[in-house]
Amino acid sequence: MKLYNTLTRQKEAFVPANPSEATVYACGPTVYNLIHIGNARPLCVFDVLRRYMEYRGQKVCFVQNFTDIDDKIIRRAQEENTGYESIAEQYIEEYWTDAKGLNIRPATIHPKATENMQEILSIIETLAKKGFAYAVGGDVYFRTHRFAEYGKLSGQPLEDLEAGARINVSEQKDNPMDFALWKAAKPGEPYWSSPWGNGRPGWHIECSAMARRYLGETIDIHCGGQDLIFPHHENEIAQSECCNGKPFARFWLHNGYINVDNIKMSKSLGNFFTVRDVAQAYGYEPIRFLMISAHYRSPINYSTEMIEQCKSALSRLYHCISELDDYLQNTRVKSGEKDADIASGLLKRREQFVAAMEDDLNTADALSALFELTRDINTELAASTLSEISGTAAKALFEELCEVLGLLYNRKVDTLDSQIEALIAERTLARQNKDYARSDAIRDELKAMGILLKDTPLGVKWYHA
RNA sequence: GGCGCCAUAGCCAAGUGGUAAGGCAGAGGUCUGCAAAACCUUUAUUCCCCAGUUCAAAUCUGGGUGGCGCCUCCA
Repeated sequence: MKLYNTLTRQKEAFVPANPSEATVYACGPTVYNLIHIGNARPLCVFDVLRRYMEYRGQKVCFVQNFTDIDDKIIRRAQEENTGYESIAEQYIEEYWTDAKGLNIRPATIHPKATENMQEILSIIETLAKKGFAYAVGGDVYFRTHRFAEYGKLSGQPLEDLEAGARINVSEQKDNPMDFALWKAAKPGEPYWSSPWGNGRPGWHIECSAMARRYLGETIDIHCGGQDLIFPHHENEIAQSECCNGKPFARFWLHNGYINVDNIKMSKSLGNFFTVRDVAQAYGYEPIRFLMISAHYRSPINYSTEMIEQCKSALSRLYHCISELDDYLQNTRVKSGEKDADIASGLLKRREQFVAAMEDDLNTADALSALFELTRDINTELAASTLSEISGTAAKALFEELCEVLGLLYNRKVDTLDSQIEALIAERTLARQNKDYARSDAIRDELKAMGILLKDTPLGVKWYHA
């Protein structure tokens, strides 16, 4: 499997350092607000990465943290006149709601920053001992100039970064590019005790600490959004490598942005859409579909039109599997002449899918394999050439590929409430009486309620919109 | 100022040297209630522009044009 490594700026064959288990660390959310569409992208694409690695037989230890102590959380808590814990707790709950809706599998471990203070402090202490960190007035900073390789991930030598630095030069720091490992608590702020006084960890150190504690000093893959390359990931590398004296992550994977009107979605610009809002209008699954419809590194321009297109595309997949299910329930033909042909056709689709995924997780191409499989199945269904054997094999492959992409997870076969059943019955009667005005009116009414109807020779069928 | 990305049909989007996948929308057909839904077929002589390399370029090279991102919290 080839993956594009931001560190080397090229695709490389990925093999875990320890083949018996790959270690993956994904930067998780800072829990101070509902997640937006931009946040959903890494969740979806790296969930697919993990699913695919496991699909090809690779055991994976997947760690995704919660940043549950941070300036933004504290500010939010102050605004709402509550403790940081309750803000964090609340938005972790909200996170689970959205993650579940998007069919994101829970990570192997979901550590929280506040549960890892010992590890954090231990790293800072080591850095201080080795001369990479210095304390000023209760803050502790990382001395970037001591790390010769600083800038290797972002491709920015320290001098160039300094030339363009827009940060307000901190009174306290020795150098503008130095960053905080530990921040002294101001009055009223939550704090943990440390050798430098009461305070809280800087953002970057949390990830270094949790990655080391749960995955070891060198991890296979570290992933996140492109906007984390600098400074977050650059700083993680500096801390971890100076502390441990070993490479931090072998592969760095970064997903592209979600844009609105071609401009990056961001809180500060106010051009963001929460996952919750979009899900309420269109459902969660079209969001996931959108994320995998393009290659994970290319930008996606979000719009309601795009989401609607995704929804339509999904319904094609749902319809196919639903028809196949019905067919298999009714067919009595065990095997058929075309079984061998169909089997080899299925094999081809799987190879097509796998080849796409092997090439730096090309989900767009993988998806096209799934759609071609859909067309194959539809064609066989129309010709009634599927036997129980070939139909079952087709269904198994279809579901297998959907599972890797994490799609089609809303195949509920629930029952209708009696009011809707009554309307459907009334419409059937109206149709028998050729009262098409009435039957069409009922059909529109049901559509508005989220129920789609389809008249077939065997009677009316219904689907969830 | 430094670093980097992108430009393919009405809308999305793969393809990175061998003659344009897939989805949405549109068109034709099948079925049907000259319906909806669904299915099948079909839709770019051409890949921002110019020059070059090559038997061969959307794909490589050089030069333009246009758009975006990072260098500050951000997925």
